[in-house]
Amino acid sequence: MNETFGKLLKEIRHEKNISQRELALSVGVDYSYISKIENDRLPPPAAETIIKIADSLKVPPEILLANSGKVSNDLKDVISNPEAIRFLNTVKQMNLSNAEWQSLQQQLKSLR
Amino acid sequence: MNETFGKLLKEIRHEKNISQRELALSVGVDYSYISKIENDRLPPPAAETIIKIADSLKVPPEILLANSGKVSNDLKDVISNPEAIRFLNTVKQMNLSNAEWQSLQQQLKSLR
DNA sequence: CAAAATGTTGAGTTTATACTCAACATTTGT
DNA sequence: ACAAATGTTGAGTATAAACTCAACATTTTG
Repeated sequence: MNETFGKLLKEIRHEKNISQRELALSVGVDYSYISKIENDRLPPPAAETIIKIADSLKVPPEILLANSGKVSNDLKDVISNPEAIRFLNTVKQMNLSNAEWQSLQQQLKSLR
Repeated sequence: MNETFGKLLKEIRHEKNISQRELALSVGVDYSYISKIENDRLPPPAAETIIKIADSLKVPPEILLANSGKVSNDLKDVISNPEAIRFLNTVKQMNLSNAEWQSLQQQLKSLR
């Protein structure tokens, strides 16, 4: 059930019928790097590179980011607040389900 | 209003009346490293080192972590979920106040 | 005031991150 | 079949992260 970053990327790229070379070109990295990532010979790229990849493949970045262990600068900004960290620690302890996350999203929106 | 990591650490350490050498010893780093961090000559340490520092100083880690730009492995785990990332992105757009964060904490607890 | 404690500085080290380059292997289209 | 496209591999590079070590300066205290 725990898919690697590489396998996931390869799958998405295949769905989109794009070659490693095309993707690499549009992202701005060497194509051999894409190959290594897809075969899990190298760890996932930097968060900002993952976002470029997602943009190129026209998929939501969080799908790839979530599988990467990397945190984007945007998210680091959000976490630059003690309350945010406390919140996330509580969340961790509770081990939220997907449904619960979405419920929270609702609460969030109805906050304003 | 934007205090540096170094100044904050120095303040807390002084409040606790602990020397750089004591702190360094108990954390397991060189004392000169503490000095450089406190004077912002070097960037904040790794997240896990920051946590050790907070433990040694007996303060909640999130106070220091929030000012560091670093993300602990614990938090990285929480963010290994697309829903979590989506949630945090929404939060970012909304620029939540402290009060709102706490309100969310409440909602979170009342979720179970 | 002297010595012990504490703090600062410059220079270096080790390890990890984030890739590139060149060569070769495999697959695909005609 | 054969060439163009695509994918894989090994080796290397450049930069940053996360520190250490040794020397010296400053402050504190008996």
